[in-house]
Amino acid sequence: MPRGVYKRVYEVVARVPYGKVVTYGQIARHLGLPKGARLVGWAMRRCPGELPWHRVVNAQGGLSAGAHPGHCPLQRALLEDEGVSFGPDGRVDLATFGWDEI
DNA sequence: GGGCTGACTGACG
DNA sequence: ACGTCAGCCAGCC
Repeated sequence: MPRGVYKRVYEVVARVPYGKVVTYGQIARHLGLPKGARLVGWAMRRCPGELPWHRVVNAQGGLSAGAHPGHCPLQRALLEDEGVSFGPDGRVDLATFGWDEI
């Protein structure tokens, strides 16, 4: 079994298909940590760089990565470029773009 | 080596 | 609908 949970987080994020998004809690639950959504956030914060981090959003479909300066507009731009549309409230429709085959 | 922090979430009042 | 609390793991003082 892999060492840290973060290793699996990166692996899952790397598997997210083009034009789809996943939530932190979704990943956490996939790892067997229903309450470990924060761990995913911790792992993403380190942002290796080669991961499609922009495809990771919060449970509401909002952009949590926007908390870090310079990422909010970028993440939205990257997602829209992949065909992911945002609602009037600035949120992604998880029912449509959510990756449920995790 | 011990304690704090963090890109989150769901439950409760 | 809104504020607060607890829970997870690893890295960094």
